[in-house]
Amino acid sequence: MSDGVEWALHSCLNLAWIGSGQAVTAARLAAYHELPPAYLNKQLQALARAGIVTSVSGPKGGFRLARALDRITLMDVVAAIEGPDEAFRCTEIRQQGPGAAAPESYAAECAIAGAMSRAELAWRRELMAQTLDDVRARAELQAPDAPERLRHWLAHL
Amino acid sequence: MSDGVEWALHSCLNLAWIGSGQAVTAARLAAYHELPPAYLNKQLQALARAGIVTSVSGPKGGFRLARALDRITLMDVVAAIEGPDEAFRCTEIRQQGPGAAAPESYAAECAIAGAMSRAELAWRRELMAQTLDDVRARAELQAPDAPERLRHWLAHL
DNA sequence: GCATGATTACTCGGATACAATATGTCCGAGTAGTCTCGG
DNA sequence: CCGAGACTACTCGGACATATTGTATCCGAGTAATCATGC
Repeated sequence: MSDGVEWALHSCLNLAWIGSGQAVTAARLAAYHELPPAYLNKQLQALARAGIVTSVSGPKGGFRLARALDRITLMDVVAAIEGPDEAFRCTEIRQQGPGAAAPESYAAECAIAGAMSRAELAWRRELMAQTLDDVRARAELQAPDAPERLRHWLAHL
Repeated sequence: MSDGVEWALHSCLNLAWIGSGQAVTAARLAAYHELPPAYLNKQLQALARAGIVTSVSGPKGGFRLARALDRITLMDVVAAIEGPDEAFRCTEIRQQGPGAAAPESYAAECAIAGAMSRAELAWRRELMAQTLDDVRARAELQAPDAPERLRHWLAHL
């Protein structure tokens, strides 16, 4: 899985802690964790296309959350960065070569693809069950001063 | 996810249908589904390293299953091909740059990494719950003549 | 005829190229603030 | 002093390089069957 997923998740939490009052530039978000600014910008664009954040150009521009954290699931972010298609893709090799049978035999889904899909469904279900607000709550339990530190750094830049 | 996983799963089922009496070469297994022979060989090597199949060199050599299908889980095969490490890897960017706090603050696992691990655990649990024998049973329900076709092709090569 | 040893054909195994995707960078389009200038 | 218009600085957005990983191939090490040979 791409590193961009991790960056996007942290950035969403940071945007929430900063507050939706002001837009934050990709450069600021990147600097806070020493990430490549232009590349993080690219990932944020993907979040914008998915409707998770909104972007505004020009001075005082940047990104802000499009909706509250409890309305954003982990699945939303992963799908925005990684793309919508499943990790395991069945290429129907059972229909290739001497192993192939009559076409009407393949109406049912390949048993192997079905088994893999079942596992991937469990993964997606778990990702959908957790919102970014759940993650935020746990993060603030571990580091209660994280939001304040972020706002302080941003103000005294 | 690598295509090798699909190839390996199909090849394991094929090996079971052929029977463990004889070893089958990578070239035969590949030809049955029109796969690149040398590359499938590479994947089978990975299965051999993981102890899922055993390999024998020389004439009349090839691969055979190391144990019964009901003792091989989907997780075993996926781990053998894809490697043991998780898809989402936390690079601890929370500890980098101005966002970093005192090192003792990071005793607990990153909340984001924890959430992603929970989902991946659900995926792995589902993969471990399904054995290749379960998949074989479903496959034979769909195509009862698959084993016979395979053996026939192999005999009349 | 049978045992023995060299030969040979065949297979896995890993080292080696090639391609696709992920990672990282750069410059242009567009926008909001700012400055200048005239009334 | 105040308003309008041009200008400038700043940001996103996507097009363009680079690195890493997955894909595919090839040749050598090792092995078991085969065949020749001598007893």
